[in-house]
Amino acid sequence: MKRPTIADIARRAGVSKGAVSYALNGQPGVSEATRQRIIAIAQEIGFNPNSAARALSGATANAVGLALCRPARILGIEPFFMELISGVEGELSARSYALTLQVVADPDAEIAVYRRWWGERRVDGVFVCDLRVDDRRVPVLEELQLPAVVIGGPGHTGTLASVWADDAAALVETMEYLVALGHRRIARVGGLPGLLHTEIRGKAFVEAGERLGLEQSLTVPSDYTGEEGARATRRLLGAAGRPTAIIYDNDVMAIAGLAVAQEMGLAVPGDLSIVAWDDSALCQLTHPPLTALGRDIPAYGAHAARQLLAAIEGREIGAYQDETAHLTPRGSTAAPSPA
Amino acid sequence: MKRPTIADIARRAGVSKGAVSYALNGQPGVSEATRQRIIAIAQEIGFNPNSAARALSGATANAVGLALCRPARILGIEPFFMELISGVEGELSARSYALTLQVVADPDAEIAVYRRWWGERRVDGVFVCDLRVDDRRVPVLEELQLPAVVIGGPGHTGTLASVWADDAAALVETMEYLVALGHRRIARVGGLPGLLHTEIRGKAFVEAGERLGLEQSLTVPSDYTGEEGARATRRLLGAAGRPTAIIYDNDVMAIAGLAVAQEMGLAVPGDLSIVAWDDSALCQLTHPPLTALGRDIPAYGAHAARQLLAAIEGREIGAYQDETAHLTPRGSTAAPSPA
DNA sequence: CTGAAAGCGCTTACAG
DNA sequence: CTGAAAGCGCTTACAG
Repeated sequence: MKRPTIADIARRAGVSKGAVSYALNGQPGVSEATRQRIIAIAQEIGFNPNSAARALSGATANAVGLALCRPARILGIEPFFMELISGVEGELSARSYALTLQVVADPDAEIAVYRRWWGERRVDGVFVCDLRVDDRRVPVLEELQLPAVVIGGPGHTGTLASVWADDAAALVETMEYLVALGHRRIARVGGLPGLLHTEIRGKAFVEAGERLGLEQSLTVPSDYTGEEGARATRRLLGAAGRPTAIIYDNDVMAIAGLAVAQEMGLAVPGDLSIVAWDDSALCQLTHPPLTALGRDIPAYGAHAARQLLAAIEGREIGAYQDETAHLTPRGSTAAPSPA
Repeated sequence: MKRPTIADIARRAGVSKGAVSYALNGQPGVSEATRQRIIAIAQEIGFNPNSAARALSGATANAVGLALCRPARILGIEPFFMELISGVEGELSARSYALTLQVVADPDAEIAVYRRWWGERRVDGVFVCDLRVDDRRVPVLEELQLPAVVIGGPGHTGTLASVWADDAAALVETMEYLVALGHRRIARVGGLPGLLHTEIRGKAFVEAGERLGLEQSLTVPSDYTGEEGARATRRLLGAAGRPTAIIYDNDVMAIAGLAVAQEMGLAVPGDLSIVAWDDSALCQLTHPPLTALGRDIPAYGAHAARQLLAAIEGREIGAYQDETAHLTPRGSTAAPSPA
């Protein structure tokens, strides 16, 4: 099957190729009557502009990139990324932008991908996930002048645009809730050290612990996997003066922690309260269902996409603060049973 | 920052642009010495070929497409797709192929995306997921002559290439295992009706049930979500002569079923054995951990990618049978307790 | 083995 | 308001 081109349309309409281009792109330079005639012909023959030709002349690829630096196992089990992608997609496809996805092995590979995409002119901009403190990707993207939106913050984003949420506030709200229930020994199973939001949450946890006068407020670092979440939980529950509540940095670790508690014969929430960060559907599948800190991740992705499209158009943009995660109490939290 | 082009390399090497192209693409037409000199210069100045220019002349986009027709919530919670994508990516990035992802609302939108991608020449080929009986996408892709690999089967793929696994055999193995444990009333919570693999599993379930002389072998249709999985489980467990074992068409529904059983005061595996299809890490996070039918999904994706690249190169390909899922017994299955 | 040139399908100044 | 033409950065026959 031969693909129709603007030359075909021009021939049938009896105009020049330039006129077809103007008509189809809503540019001035053709009469309204001609425009309508051309649009009708384009529709009739099922014309779609060749994206390569368009990119080559217009200098815009009509595609944006997302490089994910997580192993397959973690990517699969983390609902976050797919939900983010869904939200991103909604905005992009409304503007006929394509999303180019690449899974990379490490930060160096990710930077290499950005350089290649830039060199190939394959994408007009990129999303940057898993922001780190002093992230090496930021200066590279600034140097390349490749439009980018950092998903994370606040701060550490250089001159790049960003979307972020106030994790510190969400964590403090959660701790106050647990304290109000009567908890005095609260632990936290943290995400990957080095990620900015892990550091922000860790700092907020320590500060709020002091302010609230907790007897204990210990963080055990982890890596978002169920195995590590289970291991961290065993370590916390095996020690003397074990916590009566644990806050997990994602839902997968919280679910693993719940299984460990049940395995050890501890009642949830009687002996141990559990709070999950990221309130995916998983949290409602357990028994008891998990109290969780959630927010609308597809909407977060949609905001990120809007920021990126604005950046590509050269509009001045900065940091967009998304909604703060809110706590949904479910069956996994309650007052601690008297010791 | 100005992107280097082959013209820059040609100037510095003192050769024509054509020679640079030949040298970089491993084509004959330049001496080995010249080739090495050109490659060295390209490396030095960080050259990457403009993908649009390449696509426009070479007629290959160096990208393949994947359209996903599932709502955000299900996409997020289903580890299958991200694992598949990870595997696909491994093959693609080794060949410098990009993956273009699009989330679509329904089959019509998906078909429209294929037509648009084809017209735009944006992708060289596509993956087709969630194959249906008499799938309308198949004839469209055949008509467009857009290289495609169907992920699913066997059969119903027209002249398109495919990768598939023998779900019927896996299901029969599972039923024989449950029967050997002493189960005589086995139920199944199925996936979306209309999907080919749902139909294949349903048919195998009925046939094996008869052959094994089960007292009961009932399938309740569902939609892969936890909510529906829970509802189906309640329905099955609330009826007289309730099953002693349930096989779920995915792990999310199995986890929801486990919670329902616990909620109803049934012991798992004492009162009810549970088997999950899709052995993601989720299955090991529950208490008890779930017996599951698993296979290497990233490898499945890698095979699909190899098939698609072969199809794009015009090589004759057919249906590739991947490994059959194998059963991993865990704590959720045992002999039924005497009634 | 090498160079000059046409062409892929668009967009966009530039003349009329 | 419209047409003819250059140009984006490659690839690939076609001459030498």
